[in-house]
Amino acid sequence: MTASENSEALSQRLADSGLRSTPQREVVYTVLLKKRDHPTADEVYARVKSELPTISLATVYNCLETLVQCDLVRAVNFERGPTRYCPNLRPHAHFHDESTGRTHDIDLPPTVLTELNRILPQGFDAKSIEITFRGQAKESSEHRAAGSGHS
Amino acid sequence: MTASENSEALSQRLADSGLRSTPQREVVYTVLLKKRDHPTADEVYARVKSELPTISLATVYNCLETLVQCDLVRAVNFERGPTRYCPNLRPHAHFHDESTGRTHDIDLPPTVLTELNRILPQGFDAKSIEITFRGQAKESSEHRAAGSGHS
DNA sequence: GTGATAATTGGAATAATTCCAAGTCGCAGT
DNA sequence: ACTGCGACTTGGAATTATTCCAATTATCAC
Ligand SMILES: [Mn+2]
Ligand SMILES: [Mn+2]
Ligand SMILES: [Zn+2]
Ligand SMILES: [Zn+2]
Repeated sequence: MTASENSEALSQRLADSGLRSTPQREVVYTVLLKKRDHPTADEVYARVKSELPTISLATVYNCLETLVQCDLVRAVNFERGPTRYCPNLRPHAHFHDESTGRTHDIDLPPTVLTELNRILPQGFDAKSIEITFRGQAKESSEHRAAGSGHS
Repeated sequence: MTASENSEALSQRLADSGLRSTPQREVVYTVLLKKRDHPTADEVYARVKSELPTISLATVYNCLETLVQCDLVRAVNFERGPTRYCPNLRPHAHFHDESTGRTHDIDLPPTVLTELNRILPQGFDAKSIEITFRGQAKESSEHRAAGSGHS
């Protein structure tokens, strides 16, 4: 998927929600797509500034919030750490590597999701399920994680 | 399990970690056991004050942290909301009811945990798994959740 | 172009938690 | 019982991530 195709998809999603496409929103989204390492708002801010030196942190927060509302990006939280942002739209869990601090995407087979819904007692209706692993990942796993796949 | 048995268990765990049993720690733990509704630190503070009017919020935070370290209590986070505390030691997921704001414990069958570990690629070693459902629960489910069971 | 509306901006405010330095308590050894 | 020492508690200051706000600036429809 080319850059202009992503840009197109963004404009479309924004328009669908009655929102405008702006340079700030474009660049924030582009930055998330370029390096999918679950950056924090601060990290996004730093990356975006090299392209839009006058953008404010408040705007980065606004843009990220907008992208989450449009379902183009997921907000991810570990404990009380700063919120991280993930443009991977496939159903996936997160593996938080305690030694490196890195976050890896773990694809979720549909069977797992249906099995999880089965453990809910009568009357519980889940709209979303979030799964977080915490532990260590071997070096070699750098390239084995599902993270960089393009849906 | 009687109150004094819980108190005994607490002293034991604390001693195991080279820590002392104090009135503050006792009452914080008792409060968590008495009403298992996943209270925040502030809520614990309010409940403890009726018994120990001079306790400080800092001490409540300290005690909660200690109980978590001793594995008598789990810290639970939803998004960026305040940390909640749960004395249920069985393996369980959390169901966050968006309309009531209430949190329900959902028992996790061991089979689900082993299946979840199976989806991890080579080289990923998970020390813990956290599962959070978000949605709505029917009134009737008030009494069907696993929450009040005693292990 | 002009006006209405949406978006951005810098800085102040907020909320939860942690930090810190001072006081207090509990206990081991005398 | 007394003393000393480390553990614990306390109030308030500091921290951190995020949100709020009021003022500007940009965008779109007409
Ligand atoms: Mn992290
Ligand atoms: Mn909640
Ligand atoms: Zn992700
Ligand atoms: Zn629980």
